[in-house]
Amino acid sequence: MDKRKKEKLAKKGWKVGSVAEFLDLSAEESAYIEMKLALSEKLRGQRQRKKLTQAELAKAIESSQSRVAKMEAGDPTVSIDLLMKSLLALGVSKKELGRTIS
Amino acid sequence: MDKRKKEKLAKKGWKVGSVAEFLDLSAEESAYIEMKLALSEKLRGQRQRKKLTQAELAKAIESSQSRVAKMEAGDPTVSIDLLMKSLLALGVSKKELGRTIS
DNA sequence: TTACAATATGTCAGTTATGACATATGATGT
DNA sequence: ACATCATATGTCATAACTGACATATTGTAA
Repeated sequence: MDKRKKEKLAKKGWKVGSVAEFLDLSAEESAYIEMKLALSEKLRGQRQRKKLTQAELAKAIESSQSRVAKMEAGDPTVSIDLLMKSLLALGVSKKELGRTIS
Repeated sequence: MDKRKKEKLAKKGWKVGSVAEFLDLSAEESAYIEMKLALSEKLRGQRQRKKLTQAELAKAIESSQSRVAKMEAGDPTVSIDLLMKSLLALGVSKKELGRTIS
């Protein structure tokens, strides 16, 4: 099972326990994915808090609606860099980002 | 002045005050670069703590000595993703990563 | 000095992430 | 039902990142 597929599956709930349970993810892989998911959720939360649509946020950060959707979905093609930059653009502080990934 | 150049300059000390002072970086750009630098320094610290050479670390994370050097130098071609993955591989926890970027 | 190990810097071909677009699905009202 | 807005998903050309390599610089010991 390749990495892409794994991550794609991983982020879809299957809420029975944690992600790493039956997909054979290493501790580091799990931690990485968990951080990405935490940032995804934070992004959605902050966007909704500000009552922005995905399209509006996309414009603000010079991206596209589809990429915002992918960010919020935890899509494996989205980098932590992009998530962080987007959150910073939404006014989230470094400190809060630190708390988010922890 | 393009972004690449800026970041490249930025990370070289010029220790007079903070980075953003005379380079016209926005608050978000500054925060982003500060996070990257913090991760760079953490990486070097952790590597040295374990008494590994850059070449040894490179092997462990399936990268190359030159890329490790660039990571530690805060080179703009290095992603936060790679820094985070490397630090996780060195045994740094999510919590510690959170503290590092804050 | 010389020699050697470690680190830094430059380049480049291959890979991955990105924005943009089209289209599909969902949600909410009329 | 239909129309409209928001979100999701798939694809693709371009841009950005990556490992590898060569080479340069720095450090340190003989």
